[in-house]
Amino acid sequence: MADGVARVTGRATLEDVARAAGVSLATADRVVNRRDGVRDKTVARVEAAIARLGYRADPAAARLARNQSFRFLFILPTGANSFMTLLAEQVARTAEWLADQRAYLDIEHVDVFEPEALAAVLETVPPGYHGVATVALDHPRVRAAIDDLADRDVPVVTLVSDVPSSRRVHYVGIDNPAAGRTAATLMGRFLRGQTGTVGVIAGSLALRDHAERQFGFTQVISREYPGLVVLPAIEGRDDSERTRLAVSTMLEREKDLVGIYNVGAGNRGVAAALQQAGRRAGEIAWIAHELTAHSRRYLLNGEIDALISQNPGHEARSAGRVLLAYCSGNPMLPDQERIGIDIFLRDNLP
Amino acid sequence: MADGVARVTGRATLEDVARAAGVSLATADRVVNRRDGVRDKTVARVEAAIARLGYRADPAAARLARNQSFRFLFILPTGANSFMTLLAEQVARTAEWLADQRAYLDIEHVDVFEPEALAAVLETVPPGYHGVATVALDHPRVRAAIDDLADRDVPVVTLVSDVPSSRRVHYVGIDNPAAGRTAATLMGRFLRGQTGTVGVIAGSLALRDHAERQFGFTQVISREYPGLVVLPAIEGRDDSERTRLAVSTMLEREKDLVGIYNVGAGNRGVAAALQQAGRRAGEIAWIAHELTAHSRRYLLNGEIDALISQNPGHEARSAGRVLLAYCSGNPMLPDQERIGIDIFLRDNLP
DNA sequence: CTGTTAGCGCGTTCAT
DNA sequence: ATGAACGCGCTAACAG
Repeated sequence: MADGVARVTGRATLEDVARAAGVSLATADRVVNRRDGVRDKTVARVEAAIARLGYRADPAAARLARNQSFRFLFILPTGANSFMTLLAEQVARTAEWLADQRAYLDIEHVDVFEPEALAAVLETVPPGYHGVATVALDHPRVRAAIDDLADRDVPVVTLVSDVPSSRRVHYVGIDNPAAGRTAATLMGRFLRGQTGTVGVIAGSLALRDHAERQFGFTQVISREYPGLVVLPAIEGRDDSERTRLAVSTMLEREKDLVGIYNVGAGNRGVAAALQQAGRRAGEIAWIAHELTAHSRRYLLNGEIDALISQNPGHEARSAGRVLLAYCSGNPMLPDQERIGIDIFLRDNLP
Repeated sequence: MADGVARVTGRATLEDVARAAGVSLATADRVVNRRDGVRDKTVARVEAAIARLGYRADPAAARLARNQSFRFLFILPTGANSFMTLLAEQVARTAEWLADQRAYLDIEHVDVFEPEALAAVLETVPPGYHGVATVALDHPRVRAAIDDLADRDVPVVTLVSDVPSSRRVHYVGIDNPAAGRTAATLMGRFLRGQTGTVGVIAGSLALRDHAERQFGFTQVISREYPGLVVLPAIEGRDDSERTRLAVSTMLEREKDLVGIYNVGAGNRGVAAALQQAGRRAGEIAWIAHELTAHSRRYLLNGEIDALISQNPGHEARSAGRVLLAYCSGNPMLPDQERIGIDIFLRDNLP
């Protein structure tokens, strides 16, 4: 009959504590919120009462009384690919639950491939914002802008793409070298017993996440799958048409191509090039990133063999939670905020 | 300059709405909460004001004023394996955040392999509980007990293991046939070009989730990988020693065993049997379920090739959120509550 | 049908 | 150093 292994009462109110300690509400409140101006002896008495009653402040009441609100700025890429569109959608949803916590967010779009543009936006974040979340770019001016915000006590979280050397408060995104290694292990095992070359396509190797994925991928393939040779990465600018051209060229040149790893977007281009070259689904192992409407289709019909992915919903919510926690002085739970590297086969699609 | 694509104001209070509509607070409140006893014309006026001001009720204030709290019962397996221990830990953590929402939970342990014991607990859930979450068992008496709770308006969510035919409000867990298919695809691809038999070990085929995984696995292997033959499942009761014995026997009998899929717990037994038989890591493809301290080690040293997993932290929180949403009359967000089938290789371990 | 009013638990003046 | 009292936004009695 519910032996209360983990019974959490939480019933006691601050008033109960005050009464139990023989002090007033205000005094009890002072010690709960670690404000000074209370004699040590009194502090001890109140703390004893708190412990005895198992008091926990009611966060709803606290927020209400504080009557405080926050304003965050989310900086996302313009136009962009399917994944970024999904991210934007999820950020918009996050806005609703944030609003329930009295935190309001605005969204600003900038071109990801333009470090100067991003830096300019970061440099001119209007006063009044209590926090910024941004899909970043590893560039000196961007880094400096982030550090300036940190100086102004505006916490910055990087989203999806990090600037590790900056003073951002937190990075919400996957471990990209690990993602590349994951892709490599899948590729290596899917190609068991085959020898040949493997092509890598990136949006741009100037993008830190793309470069890191390529690095992790190459590292594992060359170390563990001697029969496979990774070709130098080609750049598709995350654009389907450019990607199609690049892949077509590669297919012509490399007669023993057995696998393709697309680190960035533009999967429609890869599919088009393969079809154009008369390659049947499954003939060349193809691993790509991010679950979108397109990649899902390619996965289901067997063109894509596996997808490495990150969950935009988790990421948007995590960014919101982290900023909110930071601004309210609450600790974040690292466990809950860790973004996993998802692997999707056609069988475990959501 | 933050062009407010998704600006959510949320600023307006009920009082603002009342004033704008020319009614009292109480009336405004009545229409906000869809209570009747208000003239249609008035309703319309208030709703117009709500829309115009973009009013959203402050949930913190509402909960405070309602001064309502809930009590939930979580029923988890006794003793049990590593995964269930992790689940229990995560449920305990969830208790803290639930307490902040004025929802308190008790934990009760029962033996999973005893439907009668589980049913007995479900049948005697004391009054005063507003909801129940249980790692269930597909058994007629359990099903009946769940339906009785539903009759008493006590929502039940099944956790990890479902009873689909019951009137549970929601199932928090993975799609087990799909998990089995996922394992099969990995197995089939990892064994590319090989022929032989594949052993399947289950805790008990009377457990719905184990049976479903085995079903999905066998289905895909036999349909798509003609070179592989799935052996009839053997039962290890989720116990390392029994599992070791069963696997040892299998290794002796099946000289052309190329893969092992362990649907349940007891991975230490599998490892012991393999070592005992002198099988080097990697010689036999081994796919298992759930990320625990043990399975993580086997994955890292190459004994286990891939892990199919579910996130106990997500599951515990999801069960809490769903129960809370149900009791407070709020809708749940299916998207956020969907539990994914995680695939772990050594490269993407958290 | 509609309005008034007294809290919910906590933070925050302003007195003492 | 400590206490009294008001208000945050909303709900729920109770009046009218």
